[in-house]
Amino acid sequence: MPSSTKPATRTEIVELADQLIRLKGFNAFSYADIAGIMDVRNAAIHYHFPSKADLGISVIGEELKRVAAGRQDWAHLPGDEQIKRIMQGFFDKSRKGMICLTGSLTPDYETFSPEMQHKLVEMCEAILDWVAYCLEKGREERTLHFHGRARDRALLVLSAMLSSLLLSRVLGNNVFDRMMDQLLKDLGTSPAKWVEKSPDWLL
Amino acid sequence: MPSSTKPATRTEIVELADQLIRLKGFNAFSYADIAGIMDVRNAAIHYHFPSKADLGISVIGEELKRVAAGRQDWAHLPGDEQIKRIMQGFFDKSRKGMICLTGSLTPDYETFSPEMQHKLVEMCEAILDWVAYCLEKGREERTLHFHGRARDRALLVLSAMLSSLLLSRVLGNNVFDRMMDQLLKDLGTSPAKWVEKSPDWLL
DNA sequence: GTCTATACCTTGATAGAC
DNA sequence: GTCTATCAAGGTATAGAC
Repeated sequence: MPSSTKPATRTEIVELADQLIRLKGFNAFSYADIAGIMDVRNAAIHYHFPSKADLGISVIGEELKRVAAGRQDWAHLPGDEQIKRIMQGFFDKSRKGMICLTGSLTPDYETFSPEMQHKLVEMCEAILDWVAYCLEKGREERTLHFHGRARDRALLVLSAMLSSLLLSRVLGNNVFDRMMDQLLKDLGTSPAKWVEKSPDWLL
Repeated sequence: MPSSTKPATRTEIVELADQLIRLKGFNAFSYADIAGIMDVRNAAIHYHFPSKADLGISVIGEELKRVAAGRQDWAHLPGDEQIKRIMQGFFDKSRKGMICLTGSLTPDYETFSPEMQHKLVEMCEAILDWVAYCLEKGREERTLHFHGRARDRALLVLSAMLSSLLLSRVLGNNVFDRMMDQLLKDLGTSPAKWVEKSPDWLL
């Protein structure tokens, strides 16, 4: 199956929804936005995703898959390196004026259906689990240094990554670099160099 | 003018809009929500705020006033104490299931009118200015300890406060306490004790 | 699987009487 | 300053033909 194959409609819808959520937020995009880009009718989208919540849940589901894949593929890497690669993914998003799903969806939490709320909880916990795992791994490898439980530290790291995207869009791109520099220094590791064109990384 | 005086309609509208933004987000609340609570008609709200952007700008304007007032009223306090009082305001919000305006509005930035975008930038910068000022003051007073520029550190502090509200709602209230404990420890100061019923503090 | 067509609701907003 | 009445636009969603 060549990688140039046009993705199945269903897949394309989810990808577009993901982008729109990261640009405008879940409550601000519509089926018409997606239909317009794909040049199909409104109803075609509803065939694949009867309700908007179904679509939202699928978008989150894909993110969960990416997290699982990232954990597997990078399992051999040191903890600090994994953290930096996760950050690189955030860098990519920041240059596209996009924010992460956590930063986009958690503010709207109260407006979601119970099923979607539950899926969002799942996603946040999966990401935190991974970050905590990387931090603990790095601490054992003596390349990362911090006090307290890795799980609590993961909250601060995720928080900084998430906010760096929110604030970059409003205050300018250098916010991302300044925040990540500070964050890595806090963790006692060397600053990272962000690459402009990276193969569209995680999260 | 007794404090029991019913606030002017205009003021009440802005207060309700503020609450709704913190609960559901700017794009998810409607004039009808406010009209319903106040038991007036839709058009009455439009009389005071012709467009929704006008209302949003007023809500942000009030936040700017609160920041200015906070800086003035607490100017005599040590930097670390000011930081803790700002955090107490966030604690209050967290117990009401609310998030801060920065956390609610920045994700929807791209959907706002240019005027509202500009006002939001103004707000973020005012808050960052204040936090940076407190941090620098605390460093000079030798009660706060951190490396790097106060302005960059302020980004991390605001980021943690903002995210603690986003994540508390999704993952449970103890997230707030765990994050603030870590954050204060990072700044080399003693943990704070949050008071359940505080006189509805800032931000 | 996609289309046409449409139902139904909510939204932000306006005009004009009181 | 608030009301009634109304509007156009856009939202989610469904039915049924192809």
